[in-house]
Amino acid sequence: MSVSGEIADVLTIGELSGRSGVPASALRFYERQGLITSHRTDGNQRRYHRSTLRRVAFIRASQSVGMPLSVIGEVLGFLPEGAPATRQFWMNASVCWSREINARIEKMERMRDRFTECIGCGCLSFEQCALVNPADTLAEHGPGPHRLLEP
Amino acid sequence: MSVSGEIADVLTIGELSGRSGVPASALRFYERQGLITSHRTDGNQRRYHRSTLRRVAFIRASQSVGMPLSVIGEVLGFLPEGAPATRQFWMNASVCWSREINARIEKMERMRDRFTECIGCGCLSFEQCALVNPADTLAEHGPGPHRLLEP
DNA sequence: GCTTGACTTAAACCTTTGTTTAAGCACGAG
DNA sequence: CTCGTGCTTAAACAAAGGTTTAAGTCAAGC
Repeated sequence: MSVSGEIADVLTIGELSGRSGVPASALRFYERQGLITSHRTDGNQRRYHRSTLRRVAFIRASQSVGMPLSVIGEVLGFLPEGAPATRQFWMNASVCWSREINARIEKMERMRDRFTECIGCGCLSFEQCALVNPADTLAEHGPGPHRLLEP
Repeated sequence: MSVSGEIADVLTIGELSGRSGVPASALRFYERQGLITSHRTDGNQRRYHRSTLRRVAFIRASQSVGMPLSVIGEVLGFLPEGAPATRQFWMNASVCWSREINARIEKMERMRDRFTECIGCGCLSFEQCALVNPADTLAEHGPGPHRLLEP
């Protein structure tokens, strides 16, 4: 293990965990899922490149805005294996995530309004309303609003 | 089974499923979770009161705006067992859900902005940013913004 | 009264995102 | 070289929200 305080450019899983704040068990899990990579020492221990720290931060930040790991993995798949990401890559990712988030916010706003409307209108008719578009849930990650946007 | 087209005020699970669009397996699951109730025939089959249709619609509508079943169950717990809900009940529920949804929308907006900012500022510093408030995820259902709202 | 379709149950299984556990090597300080 | 801490694996467990399956029962039309 490196001397305390030293900045290594190769990290053990413990160091990566300590610096990222992500449990080692989660890091191994991410690796099994192909979200991060490592090489091994002669003794079969993982060693991470320093750039993995940024990847892990990206993963956690993305999760915090609700992205599933599968989607995060797809985006990270555009990164070359060993190379550090370009600024352009992060910009693209940011724009991509913003669009996703905005879509989900709009969907929630529509839901909230429809919900309020159906209950407030006096007919209490949300049996119908709620079932107009049963597939339109937050779990769905389609490209757009489908039927819900139509008048 | 009742004659096709007839409107029964007691429903079999198949009828409830057909009219609500919710699979019978899910209805049994909701019943195990205490979200809906039924009485039984001599032959041990479920019979649902017609008002259950509205409860089920409420459950699905609430799920579609991201409410977990546990929270839906708490709200439905305020309904008396056999009685149909009052208009006031649905109004209260609607207001309650709106507040929840608004809180989640605000959280997502903050996340989106922070994400964009951290990547756009040139320092690519979101290792730090993402970890300022690790507990602040979408999964969290706490009352407020905690550290994130502070300047 | 028989057949068929709807219903019953418990238990296993599924996805996602990990954590925990057990048993066993690796590595570095002294 | 030994000691203790850190690392390795597979496999089991967790929670949410159900679905599927197997084996059996009920209800209703002819």
